[in-house]
Amino acid sequence: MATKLQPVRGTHDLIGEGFRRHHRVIETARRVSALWGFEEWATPIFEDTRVFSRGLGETSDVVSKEMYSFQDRGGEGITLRPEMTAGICRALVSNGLAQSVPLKVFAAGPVFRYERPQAGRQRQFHQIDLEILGSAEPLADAEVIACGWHIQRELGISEGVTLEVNTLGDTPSREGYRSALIAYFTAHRDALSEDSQRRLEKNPLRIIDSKDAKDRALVADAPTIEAFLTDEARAHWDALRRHLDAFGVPFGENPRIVRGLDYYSHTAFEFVTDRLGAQGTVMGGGRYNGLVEEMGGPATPSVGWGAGVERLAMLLEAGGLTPLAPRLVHVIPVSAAEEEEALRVAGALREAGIATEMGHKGNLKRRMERANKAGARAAVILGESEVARGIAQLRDLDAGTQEEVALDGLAARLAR
RNA sequence: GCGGUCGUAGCUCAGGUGGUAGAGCGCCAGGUUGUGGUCUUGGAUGUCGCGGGUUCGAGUCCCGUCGAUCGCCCCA
Repeated sequence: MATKLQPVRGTHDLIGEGFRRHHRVIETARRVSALWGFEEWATPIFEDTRVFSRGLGETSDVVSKEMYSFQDRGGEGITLRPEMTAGICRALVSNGLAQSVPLKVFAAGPVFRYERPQAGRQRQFHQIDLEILGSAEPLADAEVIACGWHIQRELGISEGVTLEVNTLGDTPSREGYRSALIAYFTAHRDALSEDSQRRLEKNPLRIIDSKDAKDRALVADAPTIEAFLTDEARAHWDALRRHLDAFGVPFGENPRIVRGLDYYSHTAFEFVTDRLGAQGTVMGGGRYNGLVEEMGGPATPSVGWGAGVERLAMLLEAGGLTPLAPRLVHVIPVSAAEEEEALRVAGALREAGIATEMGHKGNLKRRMERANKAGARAAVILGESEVARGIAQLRDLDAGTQEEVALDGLAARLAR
């Protein structure tokens, strides 16, 4: 035997219960988002590298050190998508849809980041994603958040999850705030953690979000964005909170939410939980008003979120909400002589919409064992005398009871 | 990219101070000639993650490596 090949670091197979949880998350999101008028798109899982380098910001961690980038055989610079939003904006422009806005888009699929794996963090993982493209109204922000909240409710996991919202302001607000933060932290540079001294150069906003105890003491007295908001930014922020109330979505304000991707402005939010270890964000996003322009389209103010399917699935598991496997009916010929008739019976049941299995070999005992192990709900047993009389033994595998049923009445009997 | 812990049958795990591997579950076969789940009898299974080193001898000690896991960073 050849040596066993291992799965690539940070990748996982989805099988059995794991697949069912994963599928439940995506199906629920698909159904609820459709209810809210979102239309599903599927864009490529790899794009021209520039889609992400331009879109997410060259200095962001995702772009600078986490992308799976390579040259294809034609020499093109290609990147496996590390998130969904940039590709969706590119698709909007490529398909000439920028003039058909607003558009409400749902998407789901794999994304890739070269990171150190950890609980709730993989190199290939899956996201569900919701975007409203081409609406500057705070109502759009609230709608996207509210729909996300309803997806979580529908999944049954909203108990342990809380919504935190913040405003990053518009560009003038943020510029002013940024300068004030740099001034403040530079004055206390030596008291900052090593990480935060580095952040001071790269992304001072992130210091606000530091977990370091020393940093937090400083952050407590740091300026807040409140004082730097323009009238417009303040109006957006006020309206968002009013609309969330109107949608009936509970939320808290958290000025420490800054988000890692450069394209956000105004609204930033996260649904967080303490049930997943260090990776507490289960759904996160915000408003991005410049991204479509980066893709070569017209100014298209937009808002959206991405959510980790694996993380949501972990919450399903923790909540004992793993979907049950479907229970089939097993058709069992007693001997080879009844095999063809059994095949016909199985076919008729499937035709009637009843999930049916029929094994490829084995005697009655063996097939009964198989049916039991597979969690079948019933066994339809066909022997010589049954076939001769046009009936089957229908055995209820839970109750252990057995009755004779005419073959032409089987489907109706099993449907109820 | 940094630090901690871990890696033995399909699964969960046991294997004092080094002497070439065990349990439970599962799997296979029988007790039942046309009936599963309970019971019972018997059976198979491992390059002890991988590579190297120390040793007469390593699952057990040392080094490296791969992977998992927890935290940092970052994020979904």
